[in-house]
Amino acid sequence: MIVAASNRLHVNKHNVTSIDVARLADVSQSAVSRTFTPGASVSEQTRARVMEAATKLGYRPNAIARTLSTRLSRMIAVVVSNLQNQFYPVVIEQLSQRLQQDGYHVLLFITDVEEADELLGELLRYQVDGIVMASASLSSALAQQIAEARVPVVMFNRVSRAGSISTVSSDNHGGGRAVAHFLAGGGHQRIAYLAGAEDSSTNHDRESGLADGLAERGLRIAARGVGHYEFERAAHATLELFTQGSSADRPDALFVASDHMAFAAMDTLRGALGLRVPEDVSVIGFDNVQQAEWGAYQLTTVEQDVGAMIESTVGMLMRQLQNDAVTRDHAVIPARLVVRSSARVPT
Amino acid sequence: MIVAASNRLHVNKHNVTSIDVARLADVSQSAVSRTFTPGASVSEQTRARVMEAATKLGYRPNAIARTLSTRLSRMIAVVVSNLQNQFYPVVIEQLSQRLQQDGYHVLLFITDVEEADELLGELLRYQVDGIVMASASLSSALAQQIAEARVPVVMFNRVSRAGSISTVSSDNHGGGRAVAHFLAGGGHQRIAYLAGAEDSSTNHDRESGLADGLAERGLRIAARGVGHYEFERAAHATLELFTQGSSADRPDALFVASDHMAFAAMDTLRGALGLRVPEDVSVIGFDNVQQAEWGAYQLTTVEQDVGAMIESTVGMLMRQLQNDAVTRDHAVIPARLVVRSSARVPT
DNA sequence: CTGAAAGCGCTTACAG
DNA sequence: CTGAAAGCGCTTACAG
Repeated sequence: MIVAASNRLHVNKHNVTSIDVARLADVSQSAVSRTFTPGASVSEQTRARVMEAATKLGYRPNAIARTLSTRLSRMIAVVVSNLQNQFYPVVIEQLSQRLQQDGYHVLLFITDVEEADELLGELLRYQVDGIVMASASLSSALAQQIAEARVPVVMFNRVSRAGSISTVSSDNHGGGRAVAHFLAGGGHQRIAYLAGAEDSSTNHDRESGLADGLAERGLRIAARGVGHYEFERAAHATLELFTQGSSADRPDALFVASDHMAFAAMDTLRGALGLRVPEDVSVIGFDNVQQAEWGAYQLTTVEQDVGAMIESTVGMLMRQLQNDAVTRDHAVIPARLVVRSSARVPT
Repeated sequence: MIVAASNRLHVNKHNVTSIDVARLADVSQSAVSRTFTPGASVSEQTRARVMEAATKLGYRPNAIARTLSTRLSRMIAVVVSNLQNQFYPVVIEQLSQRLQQDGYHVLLFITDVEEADELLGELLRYQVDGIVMASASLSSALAQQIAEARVPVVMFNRVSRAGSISTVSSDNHGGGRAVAHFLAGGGHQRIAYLAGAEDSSTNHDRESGLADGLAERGLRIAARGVGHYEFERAAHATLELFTQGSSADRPDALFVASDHMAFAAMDTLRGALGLRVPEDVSVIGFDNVQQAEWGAYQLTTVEQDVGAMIESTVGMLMRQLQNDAVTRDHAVIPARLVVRSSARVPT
């Protein structure tokens, strides 16, 4: 008894428990628990007494203890890899706020592709109620593990090869196709593509959309570079694309797989290469991040509807949570071209 | 008993516990716990048997249960308000990775100033081991609550008025002063200041640094606008600053309290106002976010050393965690001027 | 080194 | 509506 007391004093982390409240309010501990459980049956009288005691003591229900007994943590793991790309901060911001609205909390994991596997184990130890993967594609081994653990997952802005997991993405193919028609309509002849990560579904779909759209106009992708969705590598790839071959071969338009890379491309075009945008070369990006509207870029780009994507993601998660079942939905959100002045406009 | 079993089947969330492992390995549950507790005493033999059983069953220790008995969650709450400002994504990214290295996890809260109070209660329920506040300044009421809860806090990039809480910030005053000397040295006569949020310590210190530096050169702040650290409001304030009064009164230099706002200012200067930077007006920002290096801006700015700030923050947190005590340190990280081409360079 | 047992702070049938 | 009690899955003195 004495040991316990001194121990308690030592640890001393605001140790007001439901038992303390119960004692002060002169009710059972169950009664305290019930007044803090929405929908539980307590009389107005005891609720009032409990609340009074609780505020007097500064009682704060321990969410960890609740999690242990209910098996519901009300935490969602959000896994992201690339905050350098301006698209993701807004995703995180909006997703967090949306989840907070519903009384969920975000356990954030920053990772690159390699670490994803070990991370997942770590994340499952925390009994998260669900997972949003906005980083790498899951390996099938990982997808398997998650399925066994029976925790709802949705992949954000990527489609899994495994196919066994819910996904939310924009209509990347449609977006690429719209770009093709816009550029073809603008009279461009030599249209180049600056790719993101080769193994990503977004890159694949945007490129095939472009290719398909151009084919419909009797054109094809004239040249191709790879920027891996990174700024520096995009700048480098742009330089290569526009210096190889004779100047007659030079592309007159460049579709870049992300805005983030498009800014690098424009800088390189205008700086190192001394070209004008869009007079000498048209540039089109993908995402429509806030910087696309900045005066110095005025980037024509395909907009991803982040709000709709998040709504869809959270909806899927909540449905799985409620049904206590893991399902496989695939949402494809329409993407539209936002026309600014970095690409020649069809007349 | 039957009820319990069917219940277990129903919930069914990868329910392998240390007891299951113990049974299979034919040891006590304590032995299982010990083999997963670094530093606990287990013989090599039993450890091996436990590990074999554990991998066979896919056992994953429940971190929530551990938290309940140790009172240590290994979760750190990170509170941020403004991810639109490009400075914060990199802070979150680096902070998360640094914390993950040390085996901590990030519980992310996005909030604006108003919600901060209710949020805090929520956050303390989750038994976080520490808090990094990178959003609003804490109200003194809040600071009080946290102190009572005995959870280590550090304010990141802001100094609390209360003074009772650890803080990490750049040398904002020194940065402002360096800007003053640089602009004075460049022969500017009418130096204006575009403020961030009026009640923030960063804004206050940057402005007083500018004022003090100018005073040392026999100058003073010639004009002043307020952008509240927001893009649109900064654009608007810039427009006002440069259209009021006669054109002879027009500022020839503008120090902006953050890069984020500086981009808006440059866009407005060059777009709506048709002025050249730096020929007609020099612009200097604060933060040195990645966009400051973009070709179209080439922003001269005061760099915040994010790496050092984070190292300091995590160090403070860990020290408090180890000493089981809440202390009050104040770290001020040196800030240096990064010279690019948005401001006339002293000769 | 090892096991039995108490305890962390809740929730929730169960019986009244 | 209410209370006593079992249980969630761990950690950790304690005694051997």
